[in-house]
Amino acid sequence: MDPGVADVTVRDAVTVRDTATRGTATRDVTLRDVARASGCSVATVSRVLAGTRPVGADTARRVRAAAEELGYRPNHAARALRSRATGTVGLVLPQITNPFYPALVRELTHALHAEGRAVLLADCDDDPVAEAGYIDDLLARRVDALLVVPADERRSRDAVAAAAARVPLVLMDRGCGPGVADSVAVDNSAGMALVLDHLAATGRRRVWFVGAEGTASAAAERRAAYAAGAAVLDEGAAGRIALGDFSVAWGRAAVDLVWEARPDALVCANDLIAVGALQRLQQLGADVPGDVAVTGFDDIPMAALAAPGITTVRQPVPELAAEATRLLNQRLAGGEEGPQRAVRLAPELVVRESSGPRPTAAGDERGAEAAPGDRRGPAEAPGRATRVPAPRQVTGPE
Amino acid sequence: MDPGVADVTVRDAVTVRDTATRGTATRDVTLRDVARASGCSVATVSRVLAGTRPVGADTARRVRAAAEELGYRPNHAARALRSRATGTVGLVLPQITNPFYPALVRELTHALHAEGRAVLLADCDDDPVAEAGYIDDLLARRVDALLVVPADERRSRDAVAAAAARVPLVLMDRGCGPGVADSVAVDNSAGMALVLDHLAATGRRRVWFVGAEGTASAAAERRAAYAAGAAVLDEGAAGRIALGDFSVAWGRAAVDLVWEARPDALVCANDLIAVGALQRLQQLGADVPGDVAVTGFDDIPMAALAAPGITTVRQPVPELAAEATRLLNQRLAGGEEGPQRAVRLAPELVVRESSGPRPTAAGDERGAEAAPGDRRGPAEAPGRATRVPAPRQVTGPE
DNA sequence: TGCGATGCGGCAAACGTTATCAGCGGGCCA
DNA sequence: TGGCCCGCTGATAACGTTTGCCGCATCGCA
Repeated sequence: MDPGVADVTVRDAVTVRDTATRGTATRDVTLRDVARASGCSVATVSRVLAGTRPVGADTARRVRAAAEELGYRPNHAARALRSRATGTVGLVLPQITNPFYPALVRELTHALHAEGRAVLLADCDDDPVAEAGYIDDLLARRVDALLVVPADERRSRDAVAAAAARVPLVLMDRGCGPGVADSVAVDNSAGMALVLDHLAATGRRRVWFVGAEGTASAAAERRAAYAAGAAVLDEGAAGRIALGDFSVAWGRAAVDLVWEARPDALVCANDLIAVGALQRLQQLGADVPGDVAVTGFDDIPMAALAAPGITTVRQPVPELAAEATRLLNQRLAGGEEGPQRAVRLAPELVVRESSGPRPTAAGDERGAEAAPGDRRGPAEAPGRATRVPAPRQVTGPE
Repeated sequence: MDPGVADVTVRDAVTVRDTATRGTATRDVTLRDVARASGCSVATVSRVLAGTRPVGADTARRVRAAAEELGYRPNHAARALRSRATGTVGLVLPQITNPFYPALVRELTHALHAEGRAVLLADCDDDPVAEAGYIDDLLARRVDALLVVPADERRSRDAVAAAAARVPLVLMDRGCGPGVADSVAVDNSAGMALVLDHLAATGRRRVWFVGAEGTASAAAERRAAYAAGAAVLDEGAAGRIALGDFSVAWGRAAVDLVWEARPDALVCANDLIAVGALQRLQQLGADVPGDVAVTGFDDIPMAALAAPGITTVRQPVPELAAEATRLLNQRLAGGEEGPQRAVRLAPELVVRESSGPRPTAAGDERGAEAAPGDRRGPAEAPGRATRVPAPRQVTGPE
């Protein structure tokens, strides 16, 4: 029909920088090329490929065939310029090397890619100033939306609020002051309650909390939840609190502070603290869980890999990611006027050896099943873990 | 001078979706606005802001002032469309949850952001098919270049090669068959040699290698380097090899396979294997390092945090990132015709407790200095680590 | 058979930059 | 003093899409 089809890919061949490696680069095919090949107009091609408006059945077929044959790939830059949407989401993290975030990044990127978006990543190294810079850059790059785990409860606030005024923005994991933007996080109180219930049920009575100072949501909420729930165990528990930061080093140090009080359980505000505490306890010759139970929070990979495996509160990472993207999509779909929403998801208690039963003087009954042969299994701790979900999702308006 | 300045930001105010949260959004300022405000043409403004061509001193000043005052931010989409360069780099990873990669991502993003680029991240979940899809998408988004850690030595090859034909591409960490693209990785042989030298110097003689099967570069090169270097220790060492995969589970299982042979050192092909081996050894009541030394490879955070800390080969992550960006920039600057380059960087041995001296029946002499007080320190293992660099960087043409 | 509605397709104008080309002064040299 | 060159600036045409608007058949209905 149209004799000009065959030469489309060759015509106008532009030698970009001639020479070797990249070969003789031809212009990449545009809508115009597809239009010419399929014998209709650019507008029609655009419509059938983007599906924006119904178009005749066999015209559509011709277009699709031509596009396929020429290997047409839409130019996102042009599309972004014209339609004012890049199909891109910015993800701003405080520290990708914090062992909790890789799993979150994984789930977020998968969820977003599944709906055709791409993810621009920024790691701001726990520096709110750098964070503000990255946010600015991402906005200049015209991201459609932002996902932010703020570096600092207070000092991130201005930049985040300013960004939230320009694009849909969802805070994750950490708060950033009230009324700034939609947010998604784990229900820290429910998680702490799961831990305390478990310890109560297994007969622990002299419990200490090893937490972190500061006003960041994880630190403050877990601390408060412990204080509120521990009184049930015994009178003094609510007051037995040692505060440092969220590090392994502090976990080690804390043991030296509280060990002479002979606790029978250490409730740590996150897994890193628990790892440190466990190490120091073992150095001191304590039997975990015989003498003392240790629990963490977050369920980072290391918690499962420690020996004994650490009982911890697992954050529902896939659900957090799904909820965050859901919120984003809702805002992007025009729900910009709705009230801000703070979603809290229920965590799950993962019971491992570090809080096992006290009397059954744990000998070597476990680990035997980790025989050579099951090399392919996931890197789980040898002992079997029991999972206890919290009551279902709590979503509250601000 | 120009009385029309003040109304620039207000004129043409377009209510994007009117209503609440986002406020009444005004058009964002363009070159035209700056031009009008500074009383010159768009072309001139573009020139002074992009610095593409010299422009009169005070014109430049006027333009910059106007841009500043109006809060002009260049539109990357338009720029990308016109200049055929997006200022973005695609980063394709096999598994962000692999504990070695977060540090790499961190360094890469910092290095790239420092030169004004943004990073599009894709995690392909160890699936070469998904990987090909992500690469395709990134190319359609017109990334200027790609950084790829291929998921599979063989099955990633076609997609990577095809991509390398379209944009500058640097392979990292893992190979992808010969002649595909520039690559940057650690010198696995040198690393293994460091380990073997160290073990020889500390009197270990009955050494076993716990490695991984397969043809991937890390597995094959470390295996080969062990076989080549172990003969120096004693006659049989080169043959004492157990192969599984790169997991904690295999590390545990391997101990059960080799323990009855009473080795005095286990050389593990990476840190995850070493963690598993260490756990199982401790379960069996073995003294590490008294009875047996354990070494790893990579220096993931967990290696420092294990108790005892694991002696390992540290990959020079910042240097790997710097080298990769250097290679990219070189290609982007037009060096597309040069021969492919395979850069190998020298690693460093980090000696921790797991390979400590044998005789000094390690009691509790360490750990005491981890007194409460130094809560702020980095999450390092309590014992002091010694670092031994390998001879300097080896870069070889393909 | 005439007329409005409807469905499909084309034309052309944006989107905000960069790059090419030409104009227009002023200085320098003859 | 006239011609040339050069340094600076302004118009303007792209870059590849999307989209509003209009025309043209076709179809149903009276």
